[in-house]
Amino acid sequence: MAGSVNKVILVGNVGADPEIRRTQDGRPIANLRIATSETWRDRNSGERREKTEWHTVVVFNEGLCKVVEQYVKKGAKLYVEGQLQTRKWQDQQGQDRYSTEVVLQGFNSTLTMLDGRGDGGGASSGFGGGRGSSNDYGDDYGAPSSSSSSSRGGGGGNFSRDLDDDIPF
Amino acid sequence: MAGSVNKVILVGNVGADPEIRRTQDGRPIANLRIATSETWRDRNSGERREKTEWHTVVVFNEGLCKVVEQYVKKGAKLYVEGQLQTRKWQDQQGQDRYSTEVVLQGFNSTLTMLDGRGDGGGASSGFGGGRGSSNDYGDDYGAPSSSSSSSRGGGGGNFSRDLDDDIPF
Amino acid sequence: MAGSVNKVILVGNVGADPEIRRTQDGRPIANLRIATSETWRDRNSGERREKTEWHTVVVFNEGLCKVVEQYVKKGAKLYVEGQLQTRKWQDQQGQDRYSTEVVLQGFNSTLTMLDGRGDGGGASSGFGGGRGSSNDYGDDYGAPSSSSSSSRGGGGGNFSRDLDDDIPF
Amino acid sequence: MAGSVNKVILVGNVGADPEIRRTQDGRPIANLRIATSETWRDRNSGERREKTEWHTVVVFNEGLCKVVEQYVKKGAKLYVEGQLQTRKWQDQQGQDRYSTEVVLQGFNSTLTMLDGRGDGGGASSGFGGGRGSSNDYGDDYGAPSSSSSSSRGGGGGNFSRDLDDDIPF
DNA sequence: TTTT
DNA sequence: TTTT
Repeated sequence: MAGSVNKVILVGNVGADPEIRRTQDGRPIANLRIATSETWRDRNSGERREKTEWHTVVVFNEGLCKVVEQYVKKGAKLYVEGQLQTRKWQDQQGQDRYSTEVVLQGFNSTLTMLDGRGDGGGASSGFGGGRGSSNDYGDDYGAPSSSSSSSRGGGGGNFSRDLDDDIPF
Repeated sequence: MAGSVNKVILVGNVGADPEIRRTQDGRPIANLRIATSETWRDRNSGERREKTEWHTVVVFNEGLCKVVEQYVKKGAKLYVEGQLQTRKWQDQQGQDRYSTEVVLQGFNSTLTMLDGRGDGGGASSGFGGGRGSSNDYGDDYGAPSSSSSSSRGGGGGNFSRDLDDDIPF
Repeated sequence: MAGSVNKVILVGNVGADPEIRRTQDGRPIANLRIATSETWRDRNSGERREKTEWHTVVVFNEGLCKVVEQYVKKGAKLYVEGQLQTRKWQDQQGQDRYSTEVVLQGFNSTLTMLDGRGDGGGASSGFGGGRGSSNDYGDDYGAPSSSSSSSRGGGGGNFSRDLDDDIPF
Repeated sequence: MAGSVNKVILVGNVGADPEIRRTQDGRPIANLRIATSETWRDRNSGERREKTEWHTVVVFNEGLCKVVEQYVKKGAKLYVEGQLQTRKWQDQQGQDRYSTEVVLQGFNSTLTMLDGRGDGGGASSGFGGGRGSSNDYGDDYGAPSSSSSSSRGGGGGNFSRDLDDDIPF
C-alpha cells in the first residue's frame, strides 16, 4: 500500500541523559525518553491539573545519533519527527509483549534542539562528508541542521531491530 | 510544562469494521486499527519489500465517534490526527502491561475520510447543534468536516480511560 | 470536498513585537512575523550558509490573541500550527495582489511558547471561563495551554477577512 | 538559527495536469495547484458553506518530479509535505511582488498518491539506482514510496530558484 | 525583522 | 525520568 503516512511530531523535554548502544556491526542506536505534558483546569474544583506522557524515542540514524551523543542531555527541549513502530518481544516468561516507540530512521525523521544548547553548528557539520558525496550540485543545500536524511552517506538502514536486548521501554 | 507538542498523523487503511463501546455514563468510544505501510527495494536482491505497521486508534470524542459509526468501514482510507498515549493495565497474571495508542480526544484531533465514502455532509452536519451553542458569531465557521473539537457542545472529556476492559491492543 | 487537510507547522522566532488590531465588532486579530531558518554547508567552498524564511502569522482566535498580547514578544520562540490561506487585495494602482498567510483560527490551531517566557499558567487560565461553559463533563480536560479551540465560548469566527487594511504582508 | 521547523502538510486534489519545466542544466521542476477545502454550516441560515483554498506546490526534487510526471493528473488526491517559501519577483511595472509556495525539495519532503492511481511501484522504483549508491547497508530500507530524499543520488539541490520565469502563482 |  |  503506497499512499500511507506514519508521522509523529513531539516537542518535549528529555527525561535522562540518552543511552547510546551499538549494533554488532557498529552502528549506533540512541534511546531517549521524552516527556510531553498538558495542563488544564478542572472545571469543578477550578484547580490546575497536569498530565505528563512519556515517549520512547529510538534513533537509528547515524547522523542523528551523533547529534544526540554530543548535544542532548537530561532536560533538553527537543523537536523530534519520526514514525510510530511497534516491536514484539518476549518477556522472561516467554510471553509476547509489544512496545511502541517513536523511531527516527531514514527519511522524514528530524531531531532539533530547541533550547539553544549545542546548536553551534555541530549538528549539521557532522554530516558534511557523507552528504556531499551523494549530491552532485554545487551547493550542499537542503540539510536542515539535523535531519535524519543527512547521514545518508553513512547509514540510514538497519530495519529489523535485531539487537539482543530484551528491554521493552 | 507548557511548551510541549504531542501529535500523530496517520494516513492509512482501516483493518476491520470499528468497534464502538460505551462508558458507564453513555459516552461512545470507538476503536480502530489502521495500517500504514512502506515499500522499498532491497538493494542486494533488487526485490520489492514492504512492511506494514498497525496502529490502534481510540476515539473518545463524541462527534468523531458518530462519524466513525456511520461512515468508517473495513478498508476505508483515513487521515487521523491525534496524540500518543500509553496506558497501563494488568494482565491476567497481575503483571503490568503498557499499550500505546493514538488517541483522538479534545483539541487538535481530526479524522477525515479519504476515499470519498461517507463525506456527503454527514460528518460535519452531525455537530451543528452542539457547536452552534458555543459560538456567538454569525457564522458557524471553522468546523472542518470532522474535527474533534466539533463536538464541543456535547463532549470531549473522559480523560482517564477507566473502562473495565482488559484488552491491551 | 471533504477529505482535505491544510496544515502548517512552524517553530521559529518572532521578529518584532506583535501588532494587535481589532475588527469593527471588537474582536482582536494578532499579526506576527516568524522567522525559520536552515543552515547547510556549501559543498564547494565548505563554508556555512544560512537561509531565513519569514512567515506572516495571523491569529483570529480570541483566546490565542490574548496569549499573544500578554506573552509574545520580539525574539520569542514559538510553535504555531495553523493553516495556509491566500488573501486577495488591491494595491494602490487597483491591481490584484495576493498574500499568503498562516492563519490561526478555529480548530486545529495552536500556539505554544517554547522558551519558557510567559507560560506560568496565563495561556491556559485565560480561557477557563469560556471553555467551561461549553463542556458538560466533570473535567475541563483537553485544553492544551493555548490551543485555538480554547476560546470556543468566546469566538472562533470571522471567516472573511474584511478588515479595512490594505497592507499585504 | 538552528531550532526551527518549517513544514506544510496538505491533502487535497490537483486542479490541473502538472506542468514540468526544466532548468538550464536540465533538472526538472514540477508545478502543481492543489485545492483543499473546508465545509461548515452557517449558524444562522443553517445552510452548508464551503471554502476552497488553492495552493501552489513546486517540486524541485528530481525523484518526486518523476513521480509527478508519470502519475499525477488533474483530479488526483495527494498528500504532500514540504515547506513554505516566499519568492520575490518583479512584475511588468518593475514592482516587487511576492509569491508564497509550498516547496518540495531536499529533506522532509514527501508526495504520496492517495487515490490508488499510479502506486504500482513506480514511485519508489524510480529511485532505486540513485539511492542505492549512497547507502552502504544491506537493505535499501527507508525509502517511502516517494519521499523527496529518495532522489539523493540524483539531485536535491537547486536552492535559488533562478529560473527566468515571471509567473507568480 | 528573529535566532544561532 | 523532563519541564513549568
